[in-house]
Amino acid sequence: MIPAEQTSDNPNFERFQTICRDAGLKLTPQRLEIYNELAVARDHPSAEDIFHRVRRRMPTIALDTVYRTLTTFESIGAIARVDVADDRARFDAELGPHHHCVCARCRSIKDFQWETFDILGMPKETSAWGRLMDKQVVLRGVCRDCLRKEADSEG
Amino acid sequence: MIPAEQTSDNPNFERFQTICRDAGLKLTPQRLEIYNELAVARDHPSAEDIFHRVRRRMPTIALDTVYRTLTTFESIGAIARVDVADDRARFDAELGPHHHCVCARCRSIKDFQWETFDILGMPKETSAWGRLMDKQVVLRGVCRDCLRKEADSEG
DNA sequence: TTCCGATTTAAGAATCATTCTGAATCAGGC
DNA sequence: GCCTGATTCAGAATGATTCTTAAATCGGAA
Repeated sequence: MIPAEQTSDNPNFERFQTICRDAGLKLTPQRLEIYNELAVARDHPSAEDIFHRVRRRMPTIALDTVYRTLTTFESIGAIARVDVADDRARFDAELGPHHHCVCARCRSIKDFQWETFDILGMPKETSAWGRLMDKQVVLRGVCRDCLRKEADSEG
Repeated sequence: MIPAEQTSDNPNFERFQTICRDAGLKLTPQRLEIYNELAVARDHPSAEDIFHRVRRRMPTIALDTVYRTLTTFESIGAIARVDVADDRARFDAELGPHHHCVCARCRSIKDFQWETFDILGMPKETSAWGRLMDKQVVLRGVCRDCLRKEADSEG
């Protein structure tokens, strides 16, 4: 049973409730906090990032619970694991069409929209591959922060 | 010192030699075998995949050597680590523009070209992000093999 | 309100992809 | 051929992630 102060003023509660209900999962305060932290994150956090953030409002939560809950959410399609080469798993609550800028230095990931691309449809070059469900652009380079750091260490 | 039978008939030797020379790396038989197996691979293999393939011609090679060498090659820009959510690191010797179809089931990755996309340039939506160097499309879905397996297990 | 399967926690252990360490060997410049 | 720093190998270590156990608590249907 989730206490009222966790749900009032929480724009993500409705979606969380629908997701769990549809999947036959119980609504627990831990699940809500984890879902919420991921939903408000702009930075595609790792499990440990989420753990540290959730712990501020829920100091007794276990790291194992975070990992286990993220895996459960992923398996029901509520969140996505981000396709990026990083030592740690990264997660994303945004499931709609969007794209990523990935920094080669710090592995930070920034979302962006690109309508010019979205209207292209699927390439005919891949028509024999299997069942395509979604397409995303990944831009790679070095983010402004890392560029600034590199300039600073050379200046 | 690389024996002649490793270099004759090897179309990838020239590129391998250039890469190592330019980076000030010694040419070793192990490095050549690892480079070559990755260069001929169509499937974006993991370190362990490469290890098993190299071991057929070089039974004494160590798994650590494969990992270390792949990391070295990556750090000099000779190969790329593939951005995909997989428990193991995946690698790619193809550095030119190309795109990936990723299977949600088996994590297999298939290359394809898409000229319609390549000519788009970079999106103006990301112009403030930092220094962009390259762009790739990732298509996600279920590959033909997995679709066939799923149909078989239901039929 | 009761009941029962689901979930969490704590604590510790296990797994496994990957990296480290130290001794031996090697590539290549001179 | 000599020499020296680079590289490899064998074995050990690391750390993100998952498992185990057992007890306690909880969500939610009836």
